[in-house]
Order: sequence, then structure tokens, then C-alpha cells
Amino acid sequence: MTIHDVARSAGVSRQTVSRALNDKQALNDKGEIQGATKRRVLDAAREPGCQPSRFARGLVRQDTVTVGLVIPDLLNPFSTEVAAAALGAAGLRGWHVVVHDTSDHPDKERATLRVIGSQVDAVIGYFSSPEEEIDRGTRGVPVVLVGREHRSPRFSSIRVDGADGIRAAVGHLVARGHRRIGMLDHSGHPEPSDRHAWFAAAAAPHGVAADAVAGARQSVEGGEAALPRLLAAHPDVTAVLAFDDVIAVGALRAARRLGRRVPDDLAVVGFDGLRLGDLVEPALTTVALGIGRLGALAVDEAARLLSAPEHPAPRAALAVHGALLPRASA
Amino acid sequence: MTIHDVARSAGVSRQTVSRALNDKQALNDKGEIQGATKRRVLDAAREPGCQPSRFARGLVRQDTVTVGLVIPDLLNPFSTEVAAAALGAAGLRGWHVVVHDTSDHPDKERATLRVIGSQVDAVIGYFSSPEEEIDRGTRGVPVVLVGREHRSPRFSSIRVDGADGIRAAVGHLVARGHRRIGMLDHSGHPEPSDRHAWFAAAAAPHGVAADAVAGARQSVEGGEAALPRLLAAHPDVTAVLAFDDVIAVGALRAARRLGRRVPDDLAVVGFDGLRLGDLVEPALTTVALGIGRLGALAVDEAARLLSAPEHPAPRAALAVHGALLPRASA
DNA sequence: GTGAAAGCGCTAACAG
DNA sequence: CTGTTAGCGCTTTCAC
Repeated sequence: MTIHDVARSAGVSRQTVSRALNDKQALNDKGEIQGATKRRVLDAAREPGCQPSRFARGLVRQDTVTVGLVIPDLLNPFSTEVAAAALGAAGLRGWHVVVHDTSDHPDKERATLRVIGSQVDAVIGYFSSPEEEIDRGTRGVPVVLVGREHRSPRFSSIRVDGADGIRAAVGHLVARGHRRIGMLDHSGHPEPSDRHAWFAAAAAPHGVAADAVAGARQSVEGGEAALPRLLAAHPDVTAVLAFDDVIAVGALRAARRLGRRVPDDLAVVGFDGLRLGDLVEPALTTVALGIGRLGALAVDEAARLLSAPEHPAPRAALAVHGALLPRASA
Repeated sequence: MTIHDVARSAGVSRQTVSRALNDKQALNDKGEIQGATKRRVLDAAREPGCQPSRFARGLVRQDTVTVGLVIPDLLNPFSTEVAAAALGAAGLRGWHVVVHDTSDHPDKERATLRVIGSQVDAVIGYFSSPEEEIDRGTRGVPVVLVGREHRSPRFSSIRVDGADGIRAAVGHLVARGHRRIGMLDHSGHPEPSDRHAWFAAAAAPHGVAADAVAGARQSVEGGEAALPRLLAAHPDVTAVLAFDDVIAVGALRAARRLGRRVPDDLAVVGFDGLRLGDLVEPALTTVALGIGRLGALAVDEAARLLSAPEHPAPRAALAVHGALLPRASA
């Protein structure tokens, strides 16, 4: 059912249909269409499945921007908050967002990369593939990487800088008498993580070692499983810094199971500043990133790349910084 | 930068470019393009911003299906799980999903309705607008409503049926000695809710009254604020059924603040079966819906409407049913 | 106010 | 194996 059919069934020409469908109100300054005609056309167009092709329309009016948002796992609260923030920022610009959940799976990420480039005007997301693969998949469209470096000038990235926040967290723990601080690091890709490096750098001046580390999968269960391992290997640990809030929540659960009272027997500090941290008991002390700001920055960057494709990133270091958010767990 | 430009700069015709860009590997059975030519073209096309228009492509090859997913608030874990489920089900079909978060705001919902119809092939979602408005906004595309009835034949819906689950929950509470059961109902739109009706129907046979009700906003804070009101008005209440898990989690927090031990001093039962319920302490007893199934059903329905636009819903009552999931809070 | 023409960028059929 | 021809369905000039 094209506008041609509608035109025939309403006894007018295609253009009249187009006008009826587009000119919401008859513009008086350039009288486009008569009320009666318009009504007749709209009636004819009322049938199901009668819908102007978005492709044909998009071909002619290059207006609606669509960005692809790629996240590893929407059910992970961190992804959820990033997605919500990006959705909000994109909504402010009237952009549409197509969300791709890669399930933290290299294959699904590759599959996403294979199709996303041809369906959106820009890409924002978390990727674990090598940059070359990302480049190939997104051929032509601007890419904003979150929490990851880049080389291609077509790319931009939002860095996550937790150095200061983690320094503050370590200072906080030391001030409370902790001398042996462990870390539940992310057991994924580049190991040890940046966050571990920040931790080590912050611990050294206090004469605190940073070698009590256990790897955790990035889930509550991962954190829950990792804490006992950490404590078994390093029984003198009295405080734990987690790679992120989700792992920290798992650590909280494990601590309860182990009969360790938080924060008295064991202090727990997370990273990210998720809302989830405020729901658990005790509320999670954490290094909070402004995730809302992260999403907004990413969308802004996408907009900049879109409007000036040739310019490499000018603001050298686009980043969100972590800040210690003391709550009850440490 | 169109394929025309690429063609010129590579010294070939447009179609050769098209072939190079589309035929991933030179198909031997119908040898489309030579490796050398292809490479030359791809090199020429390597520049930034050089990307075949998805509109032009979509116009010709009607393949990629895009569905619009409308949710009230991605940060609400219920929405998150629905979105994740829908994303998963859509991914299985190779569909793309554009997500619209209406922030639980009638204005934003209207704004979404205004644009969504012209950008997607089908719509799945939660709406609070009157059906007529939804109809107007989605003119032409199939719509699958979640948790809500419909009249238009172009619509379909996935019903949430918690009657059995709530009956089981009430039975469970009564068996544990509770004689006075309160409800934290949703303070939104149609009040009292279906869920309250199911509660009342389930309570009556046990001689339990269903008049101890307090309204809660649909958030943890909402539940947290509502529980004290409920208990103040009805001090004899020993068990609480919440409109959903999020509100129930709020009730759990409030109970702790009030010094009521759960489940000994106060039993709490949620609704939805969110993962969140398993993270809190004590773990939430709840009436669990299969949310994964809900998302899959919605996508299947969209597919059915898409392939047979004229047929009204045949499977009269597409629904997900709640089942009691006993954990620790009741 | 409405109709006719042109063309958006691409791919699918055929020629060569 | 590559180039030429014709649309996909719509909007935007321009005449009428």
C-alpha cells in the first residue's frame, strides 16, 4: 500500500497525499491543501498497513538521526544506567537509539558489528573486539567508544578515570585503620585492570600492598564466588576494593554468608556509583562515576563527529572522573 | 559521498561498487566481481563518512525489520528485564530494536507516539495513553500492548495474569498464620489495580479482608514511603502483598527501618519475579512472571501481525501467568 | 489549491 | 566480469 494507491482511492494525485500526510495543519502562509481534501485523503489512508515508507522518506529528508548503542549486557545494572543515560541524552536531540545487547559474547559482538554500520548514523558503545574489527564493521560512521582508548580519527572515546576516586577510597580505608586491602578484579580481558593499577598507585604511598587480588566475573554471582577465594588466600585482608558495584554487591552477600559483618569485620568499596548500591544493606560505599554525564558526553561526542567528520577529537581527554561516595559499607 | 563518487574515484561504475560492498566473498556460482577490482573499490571507499545510505538500501531491499520498544522507565528493573527479553527475542530474528523511554510521562509518551510510527515496522510497549491516541500515533504499523487490553484489530496484547499466583501467595500467607494481609497498591492510573482485585478474590475464601491498602509510587522509594502509612492505618497487618517487586523492596527497607523483622514480624510478597528480588536481604518471596517469556511472546506477536496484518488476534488470550516463588521474605 | 516532473542513493534485472 | 537501464516510494521544485 503506497501513497499511490491511497491517491487513487481518494481520487487525487500522489503529491496531494504526501501533503495531507505531512502538513499537520494546513499552513496558511502558503496554503498547501484544503481541509476537505486532506480529510478525504486521511480517511483513505486509515487502513491497516498503510504507512509511508520510512526509507523513501528518509532518502529525501535527511532529518532523523539514529545512533546504535552497543552494550555487553542490559541486565547488568551498569549497562542499564549507561543505556538510560544515553537514551535520555539522545532523546533531548530527538535522536533514535537502536540498542544492541552483545551478551558479553565476542560472536554476538561481531554479529552486531556486521550489521550496525549500515543501519545507523553513529555508534556509541562498549566493545571488546580489536579496533580493526570495529573499524571494519562501522565503516564510515562515527564511533564513540566508552571506557576504552582508540587510534582511528573517526573514533572518539569517553575515558573512565578512577585514579582520584580510588586514591580517595584507599585513603578512606587507611584512615579507618585498614592495613591490608584486597581487590576483586575483573577476571576479563586485560588483566590486571586499570582499576587495579590505580589501586596499586594509591596504596603504595601508604605502604599498603596491592597483591591480594582475586578475579571475579562481572556479576553479583562472580563477586560472591570471588570473595571467599580472596579471603582464603589472604586471611589478613580487612577491606576489599571491588572492580565494580555489581561485584561489590556479590562480595556483600558472600560476607554475610561467611559471617563477616560489614563494615566492622570487612569493609567493602565498589566502583561506578550505581543506584543498586543504595538498595543493598549496608549501602555500598563506592567510587561514583557520573553515569548520566557519561551518557550525555557520549551522545555529545557522537553529535560532534557527525557534524565534523574530518576533525579528529579536539578535547584531548574526554573523561568522567570517579569520586568517593561514602555510604555504609566502608 | 555516494557510491557514485566512489565509483568515479575507483574508475568503475556504480554497480561495481555496489557489488564490492555487498558481495562479501565473490560468489563462485555466479561470479559477480573480481578480487582485484573489489579491493580497489573497497580502498576507495575507505574514507570517513563513506557509507551506503541505509535509506536507499532499505528502499530496495525490504529486509531489515525494526521494532520500536516503548517502556516507561528503563531504570525500573521491570522495564529493564522486559527490554532485555525483547532485545533477546528480537535479536534471534535479526530484528533491530529502537528503544523509547517515556520517563513515565504522558507528554513524552505522546512525543514518542508522534514519531515512532514513521520509524519502525512494528511497536511493542507499555502505554498509558488512551487507545485512540496510540492508534493515531502508530497509524499503519502493528502494535503489541503489554499488560493492557485493546480493541483495535491492528493491535495485539500480552496479558499479565496473576490471579493464580496471587491466590497461591495468599494461601501461603494464610498457611503461615497470617490473618490480616495488607496491600501496597500502585498509586497510578486505574486504581485499584487488577492485582488488588486478584488479591481480594483470593483473600475472600479464607475470610481475610482486602481493605488494608496503601498506594505507592512505582519505585523503591515509593514502597518505602507507603509501608509506614499502611501500618499506621492498619496496625494489625502482619503480611504485605506489594503491587510489584520494586515496591516490595522498598517495603523491605522500610520494615528494617521500623525495626520489623522480615518475615517474622512482617511477611512481604512481591510481584514480577525480578532478579533484584534475589539480591536483597532477605530474598523476596514473589509472584513470578516469566519476563523472558513475556518479551518473547511480544516479539512473536509482532511477527505474526507483521506477516498477517489483516487477521485479528486468533489466540484469544495471549498471557503470561504468575506463579508463587517462595524465597525468604514470607 | 492541485498536478506533473525530477531525483534522493541504491540494487536488480538485463546487456555487453 | 562489468556497464547500462530501470525503478524502489517519497518529497520537492515547478507549472497549471
